[in-house]
Amino acid sequence: MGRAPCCDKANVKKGPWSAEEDAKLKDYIEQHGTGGNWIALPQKIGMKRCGKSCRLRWLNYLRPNLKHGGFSEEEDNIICSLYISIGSRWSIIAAQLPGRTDNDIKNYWNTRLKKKLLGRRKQQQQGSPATSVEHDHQNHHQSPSSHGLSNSALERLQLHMKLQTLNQNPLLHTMLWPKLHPFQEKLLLQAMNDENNNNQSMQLPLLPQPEMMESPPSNTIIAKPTTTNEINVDPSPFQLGGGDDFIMGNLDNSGSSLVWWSNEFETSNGVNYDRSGSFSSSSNDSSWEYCAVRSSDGAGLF
DNA sequence: AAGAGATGCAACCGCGACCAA
DNA sequence: CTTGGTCGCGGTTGCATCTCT
Repeated sequence: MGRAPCCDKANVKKGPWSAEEDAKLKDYIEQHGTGGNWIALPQKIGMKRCGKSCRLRWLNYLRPNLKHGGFSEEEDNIICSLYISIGSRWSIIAAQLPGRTDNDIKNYWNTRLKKKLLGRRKQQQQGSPATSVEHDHQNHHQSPSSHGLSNSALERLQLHMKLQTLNQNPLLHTMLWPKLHPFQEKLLLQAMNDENNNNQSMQLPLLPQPEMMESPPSNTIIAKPTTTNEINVDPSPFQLGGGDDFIMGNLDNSGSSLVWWSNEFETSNGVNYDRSGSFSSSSNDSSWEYCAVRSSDGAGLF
């Protein structure tokens, strides 16, 4: 079974776009817009392309004011911070970087930025199976981590630890890197230890028990998710559970940054419990605060 | 110089969300 | 409420180019 294809695959051209196709699509959209229907668009202009392919080409390449390559350090910082906090929500990360596309950022992260920030441990890992961060880009093909933490979660935790140690690094000094929750730190150390211990399966708690988590301090900020990219700090308590996404963070002593709360677990039955947190960042020319929410089904943000 | 492996990036695929009928 | 069509996203793949031996 499965869903009906969005187009007649047999009569649709695939692969790289020619200059003629680019010009045709660009001209049409600039003159008429997309018409609100990408699927019908290629037929209107007589192109043998799938509507989705047209949309992708327009969004990632032909759209005006797009930047390609040449990511600045500030952009690196933003990408890294957002990735740590919300994971691979590339469209949201892209929304913070004018002129950048989600695809561009995703590629940049996977191919360069991750390595730049984490470095590589190729030599150290010779002879033992690699996990998570280093592994999945030494090959193109990814495999699930052997222990309970998903690659994404472990990667983000590793980044956290790494970046905290880099706080004095001039390259990164403009960022206020969020702090790890003690529970996260414990998990990460366990995971890393596990990695060193010849990849034995790590036993993680099935669920974060309430007593394992420190109670949120009185200065906890709870924000309700609103629409995408909209930040709304709501002073009233937010219902936890009931399927709603939630967010928690608390100001540090100086009040200049938010302590990041994030717990992502994968239980033995494969259910993910993921709570990403919030942080703030300030740099010379901008100051912004950011809150993120993530639920096990990946729904809902900000 | 040449072959193999690594890398970077554009594009594709499939799925869930959303919305109108 | 259900159904069907489209959109948008994130993961993955294919291939050209680069780097290493």
